[in-house]
Amino acid sequence: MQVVFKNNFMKEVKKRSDCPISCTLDVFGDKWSFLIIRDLLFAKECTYGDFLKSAEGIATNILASRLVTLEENKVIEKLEHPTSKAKVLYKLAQKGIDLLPILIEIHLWFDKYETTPEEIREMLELVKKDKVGFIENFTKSFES
Amino acid sequence: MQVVFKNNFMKEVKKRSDCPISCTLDVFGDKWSFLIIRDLLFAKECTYGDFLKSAEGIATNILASRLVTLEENKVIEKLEHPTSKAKVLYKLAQKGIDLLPILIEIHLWFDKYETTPEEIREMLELVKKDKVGFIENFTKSFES
DNA sequence: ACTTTTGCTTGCATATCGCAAGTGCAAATA
DNA sequence: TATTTGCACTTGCGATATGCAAGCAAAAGT
Repeated sequence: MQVVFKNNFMKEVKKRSDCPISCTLDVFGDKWSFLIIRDLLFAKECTYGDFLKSAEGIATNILASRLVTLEENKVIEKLEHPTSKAKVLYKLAQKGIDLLPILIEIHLWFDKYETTPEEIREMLELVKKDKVGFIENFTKSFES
Repeated sequence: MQVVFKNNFMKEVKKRSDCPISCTLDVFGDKWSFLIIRDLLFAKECTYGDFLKSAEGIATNILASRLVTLEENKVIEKLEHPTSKAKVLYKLAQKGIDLLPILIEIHLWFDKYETTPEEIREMLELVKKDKVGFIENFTKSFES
C-alpha cells in the first residue's frame, strides 16, 4: 500500500507505510545521507566543499540533492558563513544530532564483525565504557 | 579513494572507504534491506512470499537480489522448510540479530519526531523502561 | 491428471546515479 | 580596476538500478 501526499512546497513525498523503519528509510535509505550526518557529527560544521573532500567521494549533484532533502526534513540547517558570503555552512539541527545513537549502534555492530579503523577505536572505547555518558557529552558539545 | 576487491564468488564488492558507517551502508544503504531485517526480527522466520506480503510492497526481483546480498554477508541464512520442499525459510544469523539495537534506536529517534503506530508503541514503552533488558530478552527469544 | 502454490528469473520502461563540464557570484590577486 | 581564482551549485548524458508484469520449473494440493 502506498500513500502519496504533498508537503508545503508541493513536492511529492512517497510514504510506503507507517512503519518507523520504512519512514526513516524513505529519507535516509541511500548510500550517502548518513555519511553527510557522520561528517557533521565529527566536524560540527561543514561547507559544501568539505563534504566533497570526504574519502568516499560523493558526486556534487548527489550531494546537492541530499542536502536539500535533509534540510527539507529539518535534519540539517544552512547558515551564513561568518566571514565569507561565498561560503555556506551546514550544521545539524537537533533532529540530526539525535541521530547519534543510531550511528553509535552501527559502529558497535560493525566493530563486532569487522575491523574498526584505529582513529575511531579510541572513541569507541569511550562509548563501550559509558554509552549514555558519551551521548550526553557529545550532544552537549553541540550546544556551544 | 575506492578499493575494489573480489570475494569468494568472484562478485565485485566496492568498498568506498574503511569508515564503519560507509562499509555498513555499502550493504544496507538502500530502501529495502532493513525492512527485510525488520520482518525477520518480528517474525523470526519468513518465506519468500512472507516478505512480498509486507505493507511496503517490495518487487520480487529486488527482494531476490537483496536476499542474496544479505546471505552473502552472513546477515541472514536459508533453511529448509520442515514440511515443504517448495518453501524456503529465511532467518537471521547472529550477525543479523545483532542489528536489533540499530533498529531500536531508529524507532526511538522516529518516536521523538513523528507518530509511532499503535501496534509498535507498546513494545517501545518496554524499550524505554529497560533498553538493555529488552534487547537481552529479544535476543534470547531467537535461541530457541 | 490437473490446478495451484512457491520461489524465483526475465524483459523492458523508467528513475536514479555518477562523472565531467559549465555557470554565476564572491573574493583574492595583480 | 581588471583579471583570475574559489565556491556552491547546475546541467547533460551515459551507465546502472529500480519497479512492474509476465514467465517458469518444481512441488503440493485436489
